Amino acid sequence: MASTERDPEHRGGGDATTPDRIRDAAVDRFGRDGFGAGLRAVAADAGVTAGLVVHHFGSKDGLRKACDAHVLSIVRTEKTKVLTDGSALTLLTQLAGAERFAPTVRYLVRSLQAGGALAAALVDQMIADADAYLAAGVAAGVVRPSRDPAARARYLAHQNVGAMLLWFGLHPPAADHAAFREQFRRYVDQVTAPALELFAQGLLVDRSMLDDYLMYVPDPPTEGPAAAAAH
Amino acid sequence: MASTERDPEHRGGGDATTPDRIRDAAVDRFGRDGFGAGLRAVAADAGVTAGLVVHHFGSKDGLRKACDAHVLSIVRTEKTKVLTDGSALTLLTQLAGAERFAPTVRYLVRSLQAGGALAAALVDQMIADADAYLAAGVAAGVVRPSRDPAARARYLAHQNVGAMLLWFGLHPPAADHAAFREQFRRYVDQVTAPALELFAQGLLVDRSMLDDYLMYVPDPPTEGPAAAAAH
DNA sequence: GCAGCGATTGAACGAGTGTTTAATCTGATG
DNA sequence: CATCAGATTAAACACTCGTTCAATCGCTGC
Repeated sequence: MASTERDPEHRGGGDATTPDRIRDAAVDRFGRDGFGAGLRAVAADAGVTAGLVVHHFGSKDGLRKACDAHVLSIVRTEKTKVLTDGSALTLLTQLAGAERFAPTVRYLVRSLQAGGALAAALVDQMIADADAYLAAGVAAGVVRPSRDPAARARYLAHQNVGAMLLWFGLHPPAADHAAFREQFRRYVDQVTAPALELFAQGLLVDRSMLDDYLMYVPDPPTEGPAAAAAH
Repeated sequence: MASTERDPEHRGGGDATTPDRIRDAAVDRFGRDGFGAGLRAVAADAGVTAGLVVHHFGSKDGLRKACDAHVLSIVRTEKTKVLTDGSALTLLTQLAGAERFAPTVRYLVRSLQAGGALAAALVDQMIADADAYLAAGVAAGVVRPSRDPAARARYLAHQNVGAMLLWFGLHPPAADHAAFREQFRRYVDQVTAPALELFAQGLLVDRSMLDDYLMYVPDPPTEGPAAAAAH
């Protein structure tokens, strides 16, 4: 109220429509305080009242679905723009580096933490991206082939995303975007070296543990070319 | 109310005192529904009223602290009893296999997901355990030495715990203990083979990526014997 | 100018929360 | 038996939540 944003035409960057302003405020607020944040807080951030929020979005759940759709479209759009390795996790890292995408990434982290449809969609996409990226690496001769490529892609995606969620749960950043971006960068810094070391040299000196386990659980994962329908 | 547990002396397994019964009910309810569960729900599970809960524990936060202390003492007690590799994560897997510890493990998962003091303590303990276990493996010649053993232990603990949290967020089990234990077992089954494969053979065919990164970030992690005070 | 219509507000509602309080029940102690 | 302390309950309180509703504001078309 005290800042210079009363005139909707002269705001710093936006003649955004009111529903868009509410949605952006909701992404920001939900990302910072979690989905337990109240409608009145979101409304206050957008400079409106709680009644107007449900007038435009029907209910709190409708607002959240609009947020989900919006951030998912951002992810999909930016993925085609930015050339990365195709991994959605790498994309997240890229996005978190850009100032204006900090609320989006924060909302994504919150959403992955809470579970739900958006989280499942994101994780599925990350798994598919990792699978394709690893397969390309195998074809190029830089990644070792796996006994079960799908399981490996799933494993790596779950580990990467999950560790990030745990990290943010243990070290919650302050409310401002800069603190979140710094925390994200700190996490990447801390994780990169051990991850690369593990990827480069493994952990065990021989395969005896793996072979013992594979003997104990002898099922091959149906890696034949025509047996992929067993699901 | 309708079951045969009115007489506090003839219950199946317990002349437990009333605060203990309330605490156990809280562990169960918080583990299943999260810490947003209401005091009245906990009280109903214990067969008492909400007022009595705050009479014994002061407040909801006091109740939660009592739950934290209780499950932490269980973890510490069982760790000395069960001989595992010392990893708290392995202990979790063992505990989740025992019927009567299912609520405890479920509460631990919830607590790790929510963050807070108990989560930090658990993760710190897991990191310390992993560090010791890996060091012993290195000394025994079965684990490859690391450029930064502390960072590797932290990395592995975060990845393991985080992936488990993400898994339970994406595939929430039903309310009963059996469903939770089955979900836990399913996760372990799915994760073991790819993890062992990665540990045994790594992911990359050569060390060029790692060496490139280490050249780009040339700081050695102060692995000298007397330079550990830089924190 | 004026009817109409969506945007917007402020107040209210009902259900939920954690907590407080007065009253009752229970059992041991004098 | 009388008394006292703790356990226990039911009701009330103050608060927040999402949602609803009637009223007002501001603009557009006739």
